[in-house]
Amino acid sequence: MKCESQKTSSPIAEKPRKPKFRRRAEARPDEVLDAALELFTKRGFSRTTVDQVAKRAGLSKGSVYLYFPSKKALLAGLVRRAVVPVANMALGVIADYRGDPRPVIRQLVGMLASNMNDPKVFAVPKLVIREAVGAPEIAQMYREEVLDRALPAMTRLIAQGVEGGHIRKVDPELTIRSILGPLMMHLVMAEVFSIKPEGGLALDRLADNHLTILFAGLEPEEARL
Amino acid sequence: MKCESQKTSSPIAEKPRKPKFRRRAEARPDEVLDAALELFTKRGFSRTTVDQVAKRAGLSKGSVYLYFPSKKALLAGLVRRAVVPVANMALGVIADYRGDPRPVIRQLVGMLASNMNDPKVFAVPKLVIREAVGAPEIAQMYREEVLDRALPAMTRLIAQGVEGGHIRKVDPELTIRSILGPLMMHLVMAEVFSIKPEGGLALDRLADNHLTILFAGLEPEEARL
DNA sequence: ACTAAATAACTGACCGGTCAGTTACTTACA
DNA sequence: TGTAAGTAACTGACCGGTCAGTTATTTAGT
Repeated sequence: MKCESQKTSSPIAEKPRKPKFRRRAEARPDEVLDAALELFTKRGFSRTTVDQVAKRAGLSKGSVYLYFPSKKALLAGLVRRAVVPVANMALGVIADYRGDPRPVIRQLVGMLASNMNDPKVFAVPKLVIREAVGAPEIAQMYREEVLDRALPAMTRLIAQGVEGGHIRKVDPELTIRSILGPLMMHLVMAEVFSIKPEGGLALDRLADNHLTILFAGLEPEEARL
Repeated sequence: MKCESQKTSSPIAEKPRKPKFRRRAEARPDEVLDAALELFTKRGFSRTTVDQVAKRAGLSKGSVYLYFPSKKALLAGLVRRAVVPVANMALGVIADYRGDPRPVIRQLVGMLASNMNDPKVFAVPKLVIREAVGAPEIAQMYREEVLDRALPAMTRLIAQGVEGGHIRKVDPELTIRSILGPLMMHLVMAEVFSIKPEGGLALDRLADNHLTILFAGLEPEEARL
């Protein structure tokens, strides 16, 4: 690995008083990643050539290898760049909340749903799922940096809700699938099969419908006891 | 397209009185597809060579082209072979059922969950999702032959349940995501990221947990009125 | 002997990665 | 201010390898 993207340039001089002579790079890795994201998303990883990425980023193939040691490193860089904010978002919302988890879940689902409208944001997870077989190390990175942080937090949130008697006695780990699965399926249907509800993506309606069922389903069953 | 696979060979003689043993064709297309399924599943479409498929099926690359006009035709043949039974299964269960949809949903989810244990069955949908970008015509075939038949039937099932007052007033089309999404997410997490609940895939526990929440969530809200 | 089945060798295009060379900028010095 | 020296940034032709698809030939069943 050589660089991967690091925005550490300030116009003001630093301490070593030998700024040498920076040329006009620095923004380049990010530009390359932008181009790669666009092409990988549109045509898939293996059907995109490094040359195409270079052209789109406005430089030559050789220069791409100045910044990234391999084609796969492009994918890795892409994931890494998108990964931190997403994971942090989820964790920030959940934090160490205590009480009825439903407001937090509503917020989380709402955030995800609204993000799904922005292709830039969700292109990376889609890419990861699609290319995980050919590049297992990418899947693992994604897992380590996103899932292994976000899922335990969600599990805790739900478990805590169950213990506090705020929601039905469900399996916290499995219930995560019930919370996020419908969103994922919606995404897959729309992206892979172009199956959308009548009026566009309708993500707000989806979130509404889903949360209505989910929250009613999570209602504790005290009436039965 | 030349053949695509057709299992019309029975050990008992047919009408043309030719029980002799054909050199060794007839079963070949299916053997090739079996090999292709295995390799495509394990290594992805583009990273699998036709030669590898041929070797695994016990013949030469040239022979593969005797049965299939192109590499993509292998994928198409795979989809077509798996598609009819799946779609029929779903439609058979739903039929033109009237009444509370929940028993039917339970049966459907149960069938899907139990099928997910068999890699042979779910390898094809997984493949389709993964390769849909590089081979849109495959995705479309899958859509036309499976989804466009199964989804409307499910929509009808739910709509009918709403009208009959058996379940809450939900959006039938969107509720499909709430029914099947958790299963899909479970599959993706397990297959792509190797994230499984403690004790294996736990598909029955997943189905249980999911249906508990779902059915409670679908309960009509007469108490509120 | 005839023919369908099967093959192995071949071809041509493609692509990831390399590297010798060029360009454009910075600095040093007059 | 001008210019020579120095170098990071960049280029694009090229190499080695791979692979989908073709074809000339061999093999085996009748």
